[in-house]
This record gives sequence, structure tokens and C-alpha cells, in this order.
Amino acid sequence: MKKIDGAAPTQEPQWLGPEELAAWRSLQMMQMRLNAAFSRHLMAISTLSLQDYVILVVLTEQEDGQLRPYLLARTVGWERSRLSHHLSRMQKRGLVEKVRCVEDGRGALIAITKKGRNAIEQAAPSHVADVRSLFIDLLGPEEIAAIGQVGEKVLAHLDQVESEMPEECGEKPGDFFTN
Amino acid sequence: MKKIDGAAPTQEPQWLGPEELAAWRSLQMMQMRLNAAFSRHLMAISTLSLQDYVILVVLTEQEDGQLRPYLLARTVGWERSRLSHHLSRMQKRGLVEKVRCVEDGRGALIAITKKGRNAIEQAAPSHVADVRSLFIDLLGPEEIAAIGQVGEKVLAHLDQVESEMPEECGEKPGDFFTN
DNA sequence: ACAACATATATGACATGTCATCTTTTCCAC
DNA sequence: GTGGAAAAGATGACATGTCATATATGTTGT
Repeated sequence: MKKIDGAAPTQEPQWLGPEELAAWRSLQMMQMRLNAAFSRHLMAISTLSLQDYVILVVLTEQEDGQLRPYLLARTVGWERSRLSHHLSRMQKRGLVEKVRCVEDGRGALIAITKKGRNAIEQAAPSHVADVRSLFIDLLGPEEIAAIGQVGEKVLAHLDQVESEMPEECGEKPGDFFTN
Repeated sequence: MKKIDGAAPTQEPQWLGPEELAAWRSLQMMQMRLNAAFSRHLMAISTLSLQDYVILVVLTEQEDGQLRPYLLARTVGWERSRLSHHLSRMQKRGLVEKVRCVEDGRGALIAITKKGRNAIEQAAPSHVADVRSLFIDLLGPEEIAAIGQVGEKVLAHLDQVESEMPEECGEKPGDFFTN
């Protein structure tokens, strides 16, 4: 089925304007380089990768230091299988442990270990200082607020769009986070 | 050498405030989910991954469709070896080709092929429409400008910090991009 | 001309992420 | 209760990214 260029004006692809393009690209580049910097820094000062750190942060934010993998996945925005693989590796390193879940026979509970807690508690101050010095402290409160608003707005829209997505339209979620 | 807590107030780690944390996290989550969405979409409508797309975009922006790998790496913000591996794969698929560089016997030139050009020209309109509908069109011009400014500011600071970094301080660049 | 060093790129081993698929258990309509 | 269908999680094959290192060529100072 071809599109016919009739009375309706042909939908010329709506390229990005220069400011739009520049903003989008510098945002992408910023994220990339910030994550690279955090990642390097974290590896330099601890035994944790940025990914490990993200997982551990979420776990420490639960009062019991435990969380179901599917919730953890949702929170950090990772794919199920990515998380599963990563948790296995973290378990091997003794950073987390898998506990059988009582209420749901299928599931597990991921619990942060003493060792995991030590690791993140030792790494956190320096990492946070990094986030401050490379990002937060460079911005004014209005800029921070603006960033937050943009993030929320875009995320809300994504939630909406993705929930409306007809099954098997070839586009399912599957994301990632990283602190 | 230990730090001594004397008259100088102990540097309590300067945690992020709630708005700061929320802004930072939603930005990260946004990037992650946007990239995931773009990636899925691109794969669905073309034979290109988001990474392929990024490389090809940069090449098409050169008038001769060619660029030295080290410059390409700088432009997209990837590590040298990541780029090298990825270009090899793209070459195998016929999207780019490596040309011997005349001025510099060490180097190469990466040139986009007909096939590569076709692929990206076919994919671009739909991808750009995606970037619009999931990001740009949700924001007002002030928000776009703010984003751009934040990006530039942070990147400028990163450039500075990373250039000042003493050799072998264990933290070298090594980043990534992704359109 | 040449040593000593820097730069451009490639490569192999390994870490990490993705996709499709399997198992187990739960949920629900009948 | 029972037969699916859906959810939670694990897993193996494969794609991609990282790190350390190798190779070749350029550059510089003498």
C-alpha cells in the first residue's frame, strides 16, 4: 500500500531543528560521559561496578534489605534476564544472596549481604561526591527542577505509549538504568 | 595518612537532596528508556541497531562520507576498541568499508557504502519521528534550551576535569554515545 | 639518520547484555 | 477442582563492550 501525495501535503520528514538536535545530542553525550566517569571512579575506589552499585542502592533502600527480582527489575529499569544474570554474578561475589520466597513459590528474594552492605557503604560517599561535583553542583536549583520535570514528563509519556502498545507489535520495553 | 578531624568540621558526606536525587534519577531513567525505545524501533523498521545508526549518521554528515576512526570515536564518544570492533562488524555486513589512508600510513578511513547509505536513509525519517514524538515534541523551546545548556555546561566541565587528570590516576575517559 | 617516544588501529580474552525459550507456580474462569 | 493462560525466574546461545596488549607508522630531538 503506497502513500499517495494528493491534496494532503506530503509528510516531509520533520527533521530536528539545530537547537533541538544540539540539545538532544549534548544530553546524550553528557549521560554517556557521566556514566563513564562514574563507572571508572567507582571501579577505582571500590570493588563495585556502577551496575552493582545501582542494585545495591535499591536494596539498601528497602528496610529489610530485600526485594523480589521482578520489582528490582522494574525499579532499576532492567530487563528480567539481564538482572537475573547480573544477580547471579553478584551472588557469586557474595554481594547479595537469593532467599526462597515464602508467599510466592515461583519467586525469590534478593537480599543484600553484610559484604554487599560494607562495599556500598564504603563506596557511597565518594560516589555521591562525584555525582555532585560532576553534575549537581554545576547546576542551579531551577536547572535541576527543569531536568526533573523533563524527566518526569518524558517518562510519563513513555509509560502511556508503552502500555497502549498492541501485543507483538515488535516493540516491547526492555531498558536499563545505572544509578 | 589519616584525615584528622580537628577544628575543621568533619566533611559529612554531602548526600543529594530529594529534588536533586529525583531529578538525577529520572534523567537517567529517561535516557535508558528512550534509548531502549529507539533501539527497538530501529531494529523493527530497519536492519540497523541504534549503534549502527549513530555511526552512519556521523559518516553521512561528512561531505565525502568518510572519516578517520579516531575522529569518529571522538565524535560519538566511544572507546577506540569498541569502535574498532563495531566497525569490523559493520564492514562484514557491508554498511561501511575501510579505505587505506594516504596521508597517514597508520590510519584508515571509514567510508559509508551505498548499502549503508540506503539503510540509513530509509530508517532516518521514522527514527527522527520517534525522537520527536517521544522527546522533542513533549518539551517547550525553553525546556529544550535548558537541556542544551545543562548538557554543554556539564560537558565543558568534564572536558576540563579530564584534561587535568594526572597520568595513570586510574581514571581515563572511555565513554559512549548512542545518537 | 636514529633512538625514544607518541599515535592510530587491531586483536584476543573476558565481562556484560539480549533474545528466545524452558520450568515452575500462581491465577482465573468454568 | 481443573485446564489453560499468565507470571517469576533461570538458562544457553549469541551480540556487544572492555581491558590489556600488539603492530605499524609517525614525530622529535640530537
